[in-house]
Amino acid sequence: MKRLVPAPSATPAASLTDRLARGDLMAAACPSREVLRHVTSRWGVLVLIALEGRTRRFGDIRRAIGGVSERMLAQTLQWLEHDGMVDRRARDVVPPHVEYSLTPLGREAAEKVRALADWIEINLPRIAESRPRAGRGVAT
Amino acid sequence: MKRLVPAPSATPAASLTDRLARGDLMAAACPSREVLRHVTSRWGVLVLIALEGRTRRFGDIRRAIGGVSERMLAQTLQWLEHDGMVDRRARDVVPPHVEYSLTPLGREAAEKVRALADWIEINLPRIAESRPRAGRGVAT
DNA sequence: CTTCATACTAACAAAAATGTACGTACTTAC
DNA sequence: GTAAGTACGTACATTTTTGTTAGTATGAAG
Repeated sequence: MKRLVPAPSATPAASLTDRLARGDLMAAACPSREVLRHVTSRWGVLVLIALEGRTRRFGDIRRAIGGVSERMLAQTLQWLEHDGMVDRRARDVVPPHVEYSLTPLGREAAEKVRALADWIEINLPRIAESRPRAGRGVAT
Repeated sequence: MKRLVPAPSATPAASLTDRLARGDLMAAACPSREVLRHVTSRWGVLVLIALEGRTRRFGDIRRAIGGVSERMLAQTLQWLEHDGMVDRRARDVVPPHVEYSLTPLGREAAEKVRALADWIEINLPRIAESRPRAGRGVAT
C-alpha cells in the first residue's frame, strides 16, 4: 500500500478535464506536449523561422537550413501542417512544385520560437563562458 | 545557365567564423544548436518553467512535472547546469539535500520558453481545431 | 534491526528521432 | 538516349532520447 500518486486528495475528474481543455504542460497526458514537441523539434524551430514572412519551396527551405535531410524536412513540415502551423500548396505540375507558408497560427508560433532562437544566438558567448572549461580554471 | 546554388558569390571564409561566433542556427555546425536542444528538450522546457521564480529541490521538481523519470530529470538538470542556466546547490547532509534555481541566464531563457509554452497552452483549442478530423467534416 | 526517504548513478531495454540510399514520374537540357 | 532536377515515400541503419530497475550512503522512524 505505498502511494504512487503525489496527492490524490480532492481531485475531481471534472477539473482534470478542464485543465486538459485549456492545456496544462505539467500534466503528463496533456496533448499540448505533442504540439510542443513538434514546434521545438530539432528542425521544427528552424522551419518556422525559415518560413517567417515568406513562402518557400521545399528545396528552398532545405538549402536554407543547414544539415536537414529531405526525409526529416518532409516529416517536420507534415507535423507542422498537421498542427495547423504550415500551409502546403502543391501545383500539379510535372516536376513537383510545392509551396509552404505559415498560417496565422504558425506566424504566432514562429514569433515565440524566433524570440527564443534569437536570444540563444545573441547570448551564445555568455552561455559558452559559463560552461566549465576543460583543464582551464576561471579567469581572474 | 543553371544555377544550382542560390548565391555563391562573395562568401569569404572569415565571415563564417564571425557568424559562428555570434551564433547562427541555420549553420549546421553552430554550437547554439546544442543549447537549443537542451532548452527545448522534452523536459528542459518544463524544468525551466518549474524553476521560474523559485528554488526547488530535486524531488519537488519531479513531483511538479508529470511524467519525468528521475534519470531524465537529473540529466536535464545537468544539461541546463552545464549551459549556465541552472544553479545547483548541494548541502552535504546525510539524506541528500540539493536545491536548484535559475541563474540570470536561465531566467532570461525561461522567459522566452514560457512565452512559447503559454501560447501553446492557451491556443491548444485552436490548434486542435485545425487538425484534420478523422471521418468528421468541419463544423459550421 | 528493518524500513524509509533523498538525490542521484549505472546498466540495460525500448522507443523515438534522425540519417542514408534508392525509387518515382515526368520534363528540360544535352 | 542519358543525365539532371523536383518533392517526396519507403526501407533500413544508426544515433539519441527516454524509461525501468536496481543500488548507494546515512540518519530518522518504527
